[in-house]
Amino acid sequence: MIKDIHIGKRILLMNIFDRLLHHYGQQNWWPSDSPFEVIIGAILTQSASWRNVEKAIGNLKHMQVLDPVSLLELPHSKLAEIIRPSIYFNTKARKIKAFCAYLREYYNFDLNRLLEHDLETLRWELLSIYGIGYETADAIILYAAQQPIFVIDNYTRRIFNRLDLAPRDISYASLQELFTLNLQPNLYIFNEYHALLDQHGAAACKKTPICQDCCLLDICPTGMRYTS
DNA sequence: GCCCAGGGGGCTC
DNA sequence: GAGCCCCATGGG
Repeated sequence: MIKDIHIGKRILLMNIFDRLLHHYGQQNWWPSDSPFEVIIGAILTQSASWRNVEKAIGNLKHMQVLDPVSLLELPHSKLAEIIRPSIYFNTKARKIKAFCAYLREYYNFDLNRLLEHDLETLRWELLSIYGIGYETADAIILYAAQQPIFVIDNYTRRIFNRLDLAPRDISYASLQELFTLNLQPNLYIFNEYHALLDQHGAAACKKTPICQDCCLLDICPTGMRYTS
């Protein structure tokens, strides 16, 4: 269906968005109590299931250390133990400390001053911090700073490849351009679109253990037509 | 037992 | 800049 209609990419992208929204409903991301929690969650969720991240964040809250000052004061081994459920805990403990150290050095722990930067400056700064790559930086910009940037993840790449709208090995920047060149920057749309793609990717994956087969037409709950 | 989650760094070529 | 490997929990 999607592939047969010769319409503008903007309409195509909005068609996909509407189908996902209609099927899954509003996602209201990012689940958190504060922008700082969004950032810690964004680091912890790198290649980890959100269920496990929730446990790690729950541990941080229980220990009353979910703030940059406390996290910096914690010994590495202690922090790693607290976030253990989120996998790669030693690496992520180092990443969390790197972010908090950056906040202390350049902003005297004032997160708002960092997040208030214009989008390009903020992205450049975030990418300079150890442990923050394109996806994590963009998730922080969108969900913590509330600035409209489109977040790409592996689900997005996989779904748009199955829709025959992007090659399987498309770069982060190229796939991001598909959205940013064809959609007006809109906080609500960008927020929900990424969350819905994630929801769809996760839901599809639960239907079959083999992700390569998860988005075929006959099992796609949204009615989107896939090409392979 | 096997697969894979809301990735990124470091290294090699 | 592409292609690897490493990190290393827990649920289905």
